[in-house]
Amino acid sequence: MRSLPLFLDHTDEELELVQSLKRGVQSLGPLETLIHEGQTDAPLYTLLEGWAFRYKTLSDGRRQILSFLLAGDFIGVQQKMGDAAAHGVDTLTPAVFCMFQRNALWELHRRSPTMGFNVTWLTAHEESMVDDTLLSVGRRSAEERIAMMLILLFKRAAALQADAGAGGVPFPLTQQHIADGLGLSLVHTNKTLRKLERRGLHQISQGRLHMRDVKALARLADLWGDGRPPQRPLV
Amino acid sequence: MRSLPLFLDHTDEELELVQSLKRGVQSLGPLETLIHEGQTDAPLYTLLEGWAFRYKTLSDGRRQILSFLLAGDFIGVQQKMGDAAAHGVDTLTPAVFCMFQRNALWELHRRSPTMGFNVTWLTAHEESMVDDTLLSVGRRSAEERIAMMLILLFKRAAALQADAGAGGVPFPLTQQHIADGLGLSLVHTNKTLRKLERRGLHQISQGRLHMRDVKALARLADLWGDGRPPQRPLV
DNA sequence: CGACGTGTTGATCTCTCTCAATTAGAGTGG
DNA sequence: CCACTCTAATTGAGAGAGATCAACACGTCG
Repeated sequence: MRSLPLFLDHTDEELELVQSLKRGVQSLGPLETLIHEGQTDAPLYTLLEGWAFRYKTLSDGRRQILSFLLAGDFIGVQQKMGDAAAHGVDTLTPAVFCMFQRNALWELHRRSPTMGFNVTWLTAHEESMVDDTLLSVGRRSAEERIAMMLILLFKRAAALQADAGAGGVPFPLTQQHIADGLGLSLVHTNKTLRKLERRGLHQISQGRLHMRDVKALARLADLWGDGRPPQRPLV
Repeated sequence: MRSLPLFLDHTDEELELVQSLKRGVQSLGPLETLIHEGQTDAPLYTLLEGWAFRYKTLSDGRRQILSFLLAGDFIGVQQKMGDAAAHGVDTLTPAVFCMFQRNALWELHRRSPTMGFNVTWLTAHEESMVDDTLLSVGRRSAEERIAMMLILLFKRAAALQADAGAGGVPFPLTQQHIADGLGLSLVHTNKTLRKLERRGLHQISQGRLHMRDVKALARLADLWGDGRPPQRPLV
């Protein structure tokens, strides 16, 4: 049941602790909402299965997707106890969430520093993903942003499936989701996506993403593998 | 010495624990860099005094400021132990940092779950600030972004000074910093800033920010105090 | 006094948005 | 099996917010 990062490498005792804090499981269909923006008292969750995303909206409806959630991700650490949720969470696919009681976070820290540590690390990691998106949205062109997102989502999705190879990975986002995740308009997202596809960089069909030329995409995105980051401008 | 959020409300024992993990103090002048982008093995810090900011850059020099750091903020939780820093940190003003050994985070969790919990909470809070910026950069117009940033930075700066009232708050950012924090060009930032200033919404002079019409700025930013978030679009 | 960094402003330029239509599939009901 | 509907994907055209290019003003500093 637990091959999820958060629960990896833990003693039976620790797993039991988690079990004891668990308050239930919640299953949702695709395109449903788990947490409403501004909802108060939202519990803590872990995504066990499926895809979802966190988002914020402005009063006139403009929406920004903050991050996509895949199995193993944590949800709701942000909101201070008893505070309003700072963001909404919707599903993309049918999804299963593990629900925890409100004070689970504290109990976890108190009773297992190891897992507590893991949670802060996981939270920090979540932030660094938002950092990446912010760099894209703030400074990359539409083409670059899309290349970046494709690479990142592909990596995450591929890491979750045993059969990592041909056939691509599941890709349940609509173009509207991509647009909202990258701060682009739907139309421009479509045009840019088509352009990259026609250039043979990738392909999306039947809910699956195929990478045709990762190198080219990475170059486009100004993404430097795991090596050293960029040199300073030569100017 | 410690009125900082992280160290607030803790027992002497806990403060002593922190002291024992402390590895020294580092003072920097304005516009210096504490952590280089991609630097490995960067320690953990806490900002004791002054202003700084986290940023990422692309290989051609485009820079995105991820967040501004004020006294009390944590630095470096993101990078996995032994990993390269995911972002750089530069100072804006002279600044004093408290440096911790690499494993301090773990020790803190192990020896004081309370403080461990606080750290995860602080980290989560940091993320929610990045979330806010992402919403701005992705979906707000230039005017709206600037209004938003002014309000947010004003609040944070005001919270740190006893004399919260007239005279405004310190504001050590150049327009280039504002631009890089909002994903705008320097020129457009300047023009927008002037427009708002001429409209009497705020004023920046001699390194200080004065809010002339917070209501109008908040309306512009589509910021809903602490009340309920936006209604869905009326369509 | 010249060099620099920061702030201003005007004049283009262009990427991306908005508006409009059309196509393609999936699901429904007759 | 076929109209009918709805959502997602596409494409073209025109509009515009914001980027880029160029100058210039000001204050600080060696």
